[in-house]
Amino acid sequence: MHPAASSAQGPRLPTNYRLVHDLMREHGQGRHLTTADIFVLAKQRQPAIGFTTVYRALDRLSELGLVSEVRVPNTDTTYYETPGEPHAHFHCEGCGRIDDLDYRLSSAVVARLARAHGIAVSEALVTLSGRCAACREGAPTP
Amino acid sequence: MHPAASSAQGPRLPTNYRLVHDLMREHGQGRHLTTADIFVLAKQRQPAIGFTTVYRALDRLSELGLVSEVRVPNTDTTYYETPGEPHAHFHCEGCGRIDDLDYRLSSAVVARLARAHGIAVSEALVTLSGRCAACREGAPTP
DNA sequence: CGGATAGTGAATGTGATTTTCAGTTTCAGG
DNA sequence: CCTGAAACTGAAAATCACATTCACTATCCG
Repeated sequence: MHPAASSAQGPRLPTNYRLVHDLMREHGQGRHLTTADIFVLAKQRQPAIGFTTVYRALDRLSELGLVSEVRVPNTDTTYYETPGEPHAHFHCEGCGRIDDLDYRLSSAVVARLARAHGIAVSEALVTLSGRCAACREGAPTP
Repeated sequence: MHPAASSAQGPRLPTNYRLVHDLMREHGQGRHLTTADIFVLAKQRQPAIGFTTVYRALDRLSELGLVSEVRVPNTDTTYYETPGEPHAHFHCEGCGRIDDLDYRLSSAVVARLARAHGIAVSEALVTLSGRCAACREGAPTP
């Protein structure tokens, strides 16, 4: 077995990057984590690790497709999730949580738009905003 | 004629806010302007105006629905456009330009998702990324 | 072994907002 | 005309999350 095959089959990754990857696999399943969240988790296992390293690890893992970045309009935060089927996101304006929605733009629609506007599309992003079930009656936006 | 009816029918707006509104109506038709862009334009007509005032004007105008904010994933910039039919946006990764696309999520789809997840949806956002016609062959991303 | 390359953490820089502060203006009443 | 309250202003400072720099250290390959 190859030396760096602990968490996946990828090329050998620095130990710290591997740690971040493992954390994402453990905590990032249905959840969406911020860089700060992940840094806190990493610090618990590897107190010497610096924010910069976590930041760079996420950068690398994104390039390798081992984690996905999630940008939500109206927030200046980048979230990370484990990659999976393409899907839309929901952002609750009440509590700020991000949820996955089972929807994706049909490739036919994307193809039509690409053709009509002469563009090459590399990514299609769908985000709904509103209030989650809990926030609909519970706490109104302050 | 009423005192503050220069650009629209809205409630009387401070003169500076009205200026920003006028500028948006003049330059924000097909275009997407940043706060900085608008500040420059405003400064040309009203050299004494401060960035803060333009910022607050856009804030107010957004609340009133007289301009629309456009948040594009992977940029930390907020763009503004004149409100109109709901549409999707395209962000060119080469030159950074933002274009309008004639597409919107069908209300049936939104309703289905809202029902399925128990959420109240206030906004649905579609953004495609890729390269515009010019950037497809011209200048590759540096 | 020995230089080249990659990986680190702390500290610093960045860029776009967002807030604070100390006046100014505007305005509905007197 | 006066006035005090509420709304506006602009400059400057505070945020905030993301990026980059710097000075090392750990690894790797030949």
